[in-house]
Amino acid sequence: MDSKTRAQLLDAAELLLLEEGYAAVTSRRIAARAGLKPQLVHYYFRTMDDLFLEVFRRRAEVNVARVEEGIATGGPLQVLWQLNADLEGARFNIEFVALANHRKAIRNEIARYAERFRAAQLVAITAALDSLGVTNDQLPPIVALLMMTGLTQILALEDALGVTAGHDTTRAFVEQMIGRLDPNSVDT
Amino acid sequence: MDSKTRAQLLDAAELLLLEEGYAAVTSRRIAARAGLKPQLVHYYFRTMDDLFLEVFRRRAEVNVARVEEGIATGGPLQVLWQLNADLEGARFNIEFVALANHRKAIRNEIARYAERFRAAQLVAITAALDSLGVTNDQLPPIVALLMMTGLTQILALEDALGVTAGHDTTRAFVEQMIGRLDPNSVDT
DNA sequence: GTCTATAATCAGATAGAC
DNA sequence: GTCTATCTGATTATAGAC
Repeated sequence: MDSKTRAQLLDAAELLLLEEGYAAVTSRRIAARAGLKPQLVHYYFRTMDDLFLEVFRRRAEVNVARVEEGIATGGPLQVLWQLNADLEGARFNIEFVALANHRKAIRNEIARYAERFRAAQLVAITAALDSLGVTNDQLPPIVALLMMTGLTQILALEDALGVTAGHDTTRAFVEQMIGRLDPNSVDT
Repeated sequence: MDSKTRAQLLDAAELLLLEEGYAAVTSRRIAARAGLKPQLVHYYFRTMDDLFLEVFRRRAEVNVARVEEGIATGGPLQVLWQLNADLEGARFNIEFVALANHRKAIRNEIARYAERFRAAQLVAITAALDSLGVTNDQLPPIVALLMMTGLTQILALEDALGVTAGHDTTRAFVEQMIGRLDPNSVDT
């Protein structure tokens, strides 16, 4: 069965990761947060890497599904923007990329996911730009996608630092632009 | 005097940071890399935070100076792009932001630097867009700057993961665009 | 199947030797 | 001023109790 204890540990790990960064995610602190004994971490997850991977996969699945559903739901550009503009999600990504930088097993998993996520988003943005009459010469879909993703990453990164000058202006600008381009989009 | 040993430790720390991420930067590993004893780290730097800050400052000073010099030197857009497009520099930033996420003293220092760096870049890009006749309504300078920075960060981030699909296309696109806009720029 | 006691390792930091 | 021996505590992981 899917143990309740196991889920508690995963939840605690995810919270710690977002609040204090991956280096704070130790078996002791996870357990303390969940009100459990540290050794339980190693009962439910063989190594800390296994735990990190499970935390990552839970989110990754949700994100890929959201993009794939989102394509049909609303204005595709807006859906992609809002998905990327999720600050929590972006911080989550940053932590895992930093973590991946020195853990091989995790790097491979994240790279595979990043490619899957990228492909799903690319389909959506390619269709959107195409239907708007934007040619590949004017703005290749991959460039638009990387710009959007990059923009949201930097906003999240700076936000975490407490540096937010120009952020509102930037969000407003992008949302206004998307509003003009996406026919069936609505203000939030 | 500026001890040679001290400089060796800083160099080793910076290398470790870039190659294996900030979590690999421990007193033991720094010393091993420099061929010195771990305790020397604590002789030359009171705490590990002090060491991290010193590593950070060395680079930060260079970067700010480069922007300020760069404004006058060549096409401002191109100068800013090349500075941001430096993969090593971007990875350096990512590591420090992740580190800052759970070390207060470091966060403050990085935030102050980020603001200083941002201001210097903003002066340059504002002048550039202005001289090109781009109005604030068409593209606010801060948006252009965040887009450029975000783009380079995501390129560096993905590159570290081994995910590079679309990167060449994107770099070529941006450089071509800058080439058209910046009158006195040259191909690399 | 669930959890605990304990080992083995490694971290940052300090007090003190040269 | 330069470096080392050593302390204290934290971390991952395993072997074994219930």
